[in-house]
Amino acid sequence: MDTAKVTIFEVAQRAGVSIKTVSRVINREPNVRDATRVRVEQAVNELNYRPDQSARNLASQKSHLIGLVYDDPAAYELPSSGYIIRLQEGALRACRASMHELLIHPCDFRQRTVASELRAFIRDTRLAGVVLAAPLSNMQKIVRAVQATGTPFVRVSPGKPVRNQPCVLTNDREASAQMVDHLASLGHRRIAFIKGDPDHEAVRHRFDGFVAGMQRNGLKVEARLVRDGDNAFATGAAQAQLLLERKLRPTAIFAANDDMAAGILRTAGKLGLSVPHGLSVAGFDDIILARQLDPNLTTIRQPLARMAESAVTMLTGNIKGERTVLETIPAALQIRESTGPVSE
Amino acid sequence: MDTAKVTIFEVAQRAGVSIKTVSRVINREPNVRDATRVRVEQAVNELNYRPDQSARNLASQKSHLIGLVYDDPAAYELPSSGYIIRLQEGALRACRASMHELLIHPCDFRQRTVASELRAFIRDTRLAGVVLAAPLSNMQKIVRAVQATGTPFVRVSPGKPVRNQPCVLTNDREASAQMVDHLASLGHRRIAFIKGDPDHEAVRHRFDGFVAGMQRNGLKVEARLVRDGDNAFATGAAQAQLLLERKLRPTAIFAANDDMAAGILRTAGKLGLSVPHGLSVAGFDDIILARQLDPNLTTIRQPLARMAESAVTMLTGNIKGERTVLETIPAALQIRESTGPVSE
DNA sequence: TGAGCCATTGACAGCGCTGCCACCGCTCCT
DNA sequence: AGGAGCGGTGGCAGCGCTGTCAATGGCTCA
Repeated sequence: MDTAKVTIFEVAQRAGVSIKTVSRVINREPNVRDATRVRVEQAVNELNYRPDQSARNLASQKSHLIGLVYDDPAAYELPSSGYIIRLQEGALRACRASMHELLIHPCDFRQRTVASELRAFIRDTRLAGVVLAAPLSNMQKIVRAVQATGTPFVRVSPGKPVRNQPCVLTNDREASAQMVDHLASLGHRRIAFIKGDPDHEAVRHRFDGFVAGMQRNGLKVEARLVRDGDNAFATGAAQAQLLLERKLRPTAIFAANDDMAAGILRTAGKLGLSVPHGLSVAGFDDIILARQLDPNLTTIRQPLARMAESAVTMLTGNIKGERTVLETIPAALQIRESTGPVSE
Repeated sequence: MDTAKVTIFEVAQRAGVSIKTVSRVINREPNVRDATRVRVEQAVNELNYRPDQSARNLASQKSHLIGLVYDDPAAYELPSSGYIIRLQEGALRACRASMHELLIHPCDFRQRTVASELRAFIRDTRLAGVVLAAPLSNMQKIVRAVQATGTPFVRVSPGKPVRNQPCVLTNDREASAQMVDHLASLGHRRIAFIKGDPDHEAVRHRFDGFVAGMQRNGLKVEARLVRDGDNAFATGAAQAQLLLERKLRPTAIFAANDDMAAGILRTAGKLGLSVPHGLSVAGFDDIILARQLDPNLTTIRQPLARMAESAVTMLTGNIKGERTVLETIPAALQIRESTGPVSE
């Protein structure tokens, strides 16, 4: 259809105004008479004009790019693809709304050079903002690296929010406690817990929530029924094995994430234990897999997409002057098939 | 550390050359004396100079951005996150190698406006190249839209390669036939097949491969044992139900993708059929889930990451003048637990 | 020795936009 | 009446780079 690139100059000519005025209309700046605005908009449409991003980036010294920085699963074979996809989904949604583009940037925090590599990435691309996803969002060296660039950033699920540092959270702790309520209401008393990746602060809150839930239900946390984990499927399977070999088995196991819960299911299957009749299993995250497992996994839906969306919105909003510094988006219990009444 | 932005001008001064020469060194252009090059490089390092992408984009009329365009799973709840993550992984790897950035762009082809929306995206961002993933890569309206922008693009897994249109493929057909070989070698004769999404050309080849495999193993394809599908978990479950309700059950079911195979496993579980003793199940794709299912799924590993990597490399390579037009990356059989000898 | 070539380098004009400031014509004061 | 203030607009100098072309100097070849 249109071959030659139409520039702001042609639009200005056609609308009979200066290029500066066209620029004002494009950027929704105030102080343009309605009639003028309309005329310019019409010219824009007729010529099918699209501003050249490179040019505005150069002139305004900022890009329309948002960076989504997350821990790189490919680097160490942790298959948390669902987590990432949902983050991306939300971030993309917000980007579309604010006319930004999303640059994804997985990075391996185990590497020596992450910090400088990250800084280089942000500098080179002149990002308009950075969304820092957990667990990177609570690692000092990463946060500092981002901070050093001076680029606005929002942390998603940081362990502890820092004053005046924008972030979006979910109520991991309370949601975990609610899961215990649910289990307790089904009659469970010997409830085991498999902890998550210790690097991931928010995941630690899940354990705190578990403890709180046990307490408020008058149950005691048995040290032997609390196991370390690292968020991996295999670990869930292995710890479940140990837990279920005990003479006095737990009647329910609550894992700090779904991948490990899936591992528990796997072990239960191998041991011939039916779920939920012989054992109740609960997870956290509500990854896609949760509904594909047999039985469907009772879990807690972390609103990842909405969190990422909020993060990007805060970024693009903050840039325009508004200032939301902290936002909490609640997680919701998803009761499905893997939990049921005790039957001993 | 460094506050003020250092520009090509400072580098030139320090190296005692003109900015043009610095530009030459940065862009690895020929005709720069070694001694000069070294001097410039030294200045670059000392000043920690990084060229401003916006400026070079504007001046050179192209960006350093690669777009990865794929079907949007969020738009219609198809949880093929593993597929996308692996594409991204490969694309990112190649981008890093060639100093490009990756812009992800899921799009919903069901929408009326996809084509124009896609064109707008490519124009606005002035992409250096586009990677078009299946199933979008074999939809006329999408391909044409991309083509219309004049931006270089590579199709991943297009149904049929088109002359002079760069693409990267895998041998779906032969790999499927090999799966039949495997099944036949285990003694299976009544093998059912659940077809994939008909929009996805490459997935159709899997069926062709199934037929070819049956023939070369002297088995006949029973029409009633060939079912339509759409790549979704639920469909796999439903079709398996129908298949397994028959008086003369198939002893093996081969699904055109892993999600459906997972559905089959689910149904088998519900029916109390043990896999692989009562039924062998095979999938295609080797998504992450494949190793988390119980039993582990026998499947075919599509080299998605390598395909995407190749695609980006072709793009960045082509731009520099080389010209690979078609590349085939082989898929590999992954024999695991869900297939076993017949036992009737 | 002179013409012709090539490798190497620099000068300079943009690329298409935004930021800053000047300017114009009003209205609203005092 | 004269000035201040303000909504609305345009002029123009860059933003930091690359493309084009010209200039330089050394070399080859007849």
